[in-house]
Amino acid sequence: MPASTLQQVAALAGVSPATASRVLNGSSRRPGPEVSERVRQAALELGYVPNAQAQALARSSTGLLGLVVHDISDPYFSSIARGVQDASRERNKVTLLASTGGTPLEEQAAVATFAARRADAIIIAGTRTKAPGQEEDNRLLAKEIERYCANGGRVVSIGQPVVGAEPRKNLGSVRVPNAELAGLLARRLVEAGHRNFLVLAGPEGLTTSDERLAGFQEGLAAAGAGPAQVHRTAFNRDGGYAAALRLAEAGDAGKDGPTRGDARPCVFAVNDVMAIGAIAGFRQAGLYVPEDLAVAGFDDIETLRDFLPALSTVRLPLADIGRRAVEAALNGADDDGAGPVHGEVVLRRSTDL
Amino acid sequence: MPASTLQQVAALAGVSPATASRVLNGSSRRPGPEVSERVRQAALELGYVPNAQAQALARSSTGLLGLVVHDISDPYFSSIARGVQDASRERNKVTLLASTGGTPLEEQAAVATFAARRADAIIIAGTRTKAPGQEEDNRLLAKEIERYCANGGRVVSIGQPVVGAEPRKNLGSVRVPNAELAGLLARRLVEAGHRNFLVLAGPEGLTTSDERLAGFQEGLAAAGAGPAQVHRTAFNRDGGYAAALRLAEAGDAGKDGPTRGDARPCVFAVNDVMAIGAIAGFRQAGLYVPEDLAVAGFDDIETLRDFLPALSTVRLPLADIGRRAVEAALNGADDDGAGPVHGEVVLRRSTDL
DNA sequence: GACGAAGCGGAATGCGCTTTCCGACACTCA
DNA sequence: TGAGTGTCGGAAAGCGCATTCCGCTTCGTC
Repeated sequence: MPASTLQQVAALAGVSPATASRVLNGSSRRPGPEVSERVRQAALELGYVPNAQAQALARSSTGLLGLVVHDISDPYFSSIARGVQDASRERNKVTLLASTGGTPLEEQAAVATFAARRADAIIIAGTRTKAPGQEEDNRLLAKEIERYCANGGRVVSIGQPVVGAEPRKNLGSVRVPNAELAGLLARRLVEAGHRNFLVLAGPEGLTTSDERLAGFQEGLAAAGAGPAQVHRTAFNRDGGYAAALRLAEAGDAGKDGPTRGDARPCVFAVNDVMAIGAIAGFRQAGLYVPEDLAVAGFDDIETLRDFLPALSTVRLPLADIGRRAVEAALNGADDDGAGPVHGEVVLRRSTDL
Repeated sequence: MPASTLQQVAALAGVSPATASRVLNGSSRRPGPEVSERVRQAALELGYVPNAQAQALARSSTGLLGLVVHDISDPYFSSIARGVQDASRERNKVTLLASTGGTPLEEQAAVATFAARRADAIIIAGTRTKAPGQEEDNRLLAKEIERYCANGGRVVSIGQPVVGAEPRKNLGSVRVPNAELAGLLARRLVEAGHRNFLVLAGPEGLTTSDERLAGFQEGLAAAGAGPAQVHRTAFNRDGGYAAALRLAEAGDAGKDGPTRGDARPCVFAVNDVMAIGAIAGFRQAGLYVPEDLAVAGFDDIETLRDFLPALSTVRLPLADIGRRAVEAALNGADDDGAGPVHGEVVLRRSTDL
């Protein structure tokens, strides 16, 4: 038993499909009250559900909103997704989800899929990457996005602009002031008395990581502190954990490490899950936070709120960022009108001296 | 510049649309190599992207898979979503996401939306509810689902079957053995020496909570322990936190509480985030885990892996559950073939005596 | 060498809906 | 009373594609 069609409803109501369409699916013309009632009655009786596919085809607007993230199970992305989903539901859009894994190639595939689906807009979250060897993939992604935009689609990226894409009116981004906020964090840590810094960064080329790292270093310099040592590792919890183990083993961190003066090391992990992993790693190695060393993160992941020691971090309004991306996408414009994303340094116990 | 169409490609290649369709979009008939090449060339030149909407209309199969969850930012759901997304991508399906808030009415709306989109299947995750006053809403949800199924859609619910829906061949569920696992947890806790139990449950009527509670009580009985006191609270982190504060204040938990014998209380929170909230609440009240009382959860949320004290819980293969739901949905059948979901009790430090 | 089978490309139909465009009709105003 | 102005329902033309049916050519076979 296939779903009933508008034709059937019209037939049952004794009107033409055109009229049925007008009364059932918001048209500018509203048929007479008596006719309308009959159509509505018929639709109810048949359990009519409009075929959105057909509508989309006829209207050439699908009401679809694509969201591509690196990993939906990562709390960073799921928080953004929450905001995106809420906002798009309010606007009567349906969210298409793609959890890619994070490589430009996979993202390109996701964009292509959404483009085939004729999504009205695409939101692409997650750090851009500029690692050597990925230029080609980035170019492919940029090309896919440009093609989509050329066909009238809107694209909003969260965090940084898409690398290599020509600026154009329906390609925007919700900028996250990673560098500024990391700089602020550095300053606040210095003010709190920290002197000996270490950064756990992601692989070189991950824009988010790079921005936070650079901003942090600048902040240190501005606050009159020496530059931090940089350790590269994976941009996730396991990366933080592994790096911590390596550091502890090498004696680069902790009480016996080659500290500058006698300052207790302060580790800045460029995101919260790395920070948590690092704390776990240090603990595994017998080093405790904040007694032996301080650790700070970035993002202020909600699920980690009750973590001990409470994590110093930079709060990002993730759900809000998602909402803003939707607004920007649907306004076909950039996010500029809304002002910069408001982050906030939150010092907690993990960086107590 | 609208996207180019199959017609245009065909024209450029000098063939009929039928032929172009056959070479570009997997048909059973493969045109000759020379013609194929010409068509492919033309498609490339024009940057042709097939219109999935139109394809769906013509084929009457959309390749869409709807996922409805209570809250995508909740790690429980985002883990499931991860599995769903991965599996559906492998199967060349696109995921539609709806994060509802959890009421049957919102779920009904989500199902209706997906039905309108003619999704090939819908996966509905999150506890069912039987609270008084919601019968009507449940009925509406069941009706929506039945209508969708009657039209050929497949529905798979995760956790428990949809309440009130007639059993039918294309309505299945991935059952999570909540009761059995909670019972097992109870037994293991008794074996570990616990005697004085307390359950932090969700509001009455939340099936998942009810099942875990009942199973836990049964497990206690089977292990020869007395029944646990039950405290109702919200089914989330804040619920756990608030309940812990209330309990601590009332002296119902902790060293000064009216313990049975002198046994240290063991609190079973029916999910991990509640457990974490409870631990935080107890801590706030000056009670420490596991020194003053034990706490166990359920789900084994990945993000909480590094939490201290390490949380005793029941591991659920959430991503896998999501995958299974997809398989079941796409096989049009139930999940029965795959055997029961495999959970596992994991005792960690939070319940050490 | 004739005949059937098999393979090929094309014309045409329809998926379910929206949206012009039209004609019919009732009004209003001069 | 006639022309002008709205209003309202219906017919029809697509939206972009898959697919069925057709007629043609080409082989293989006896």
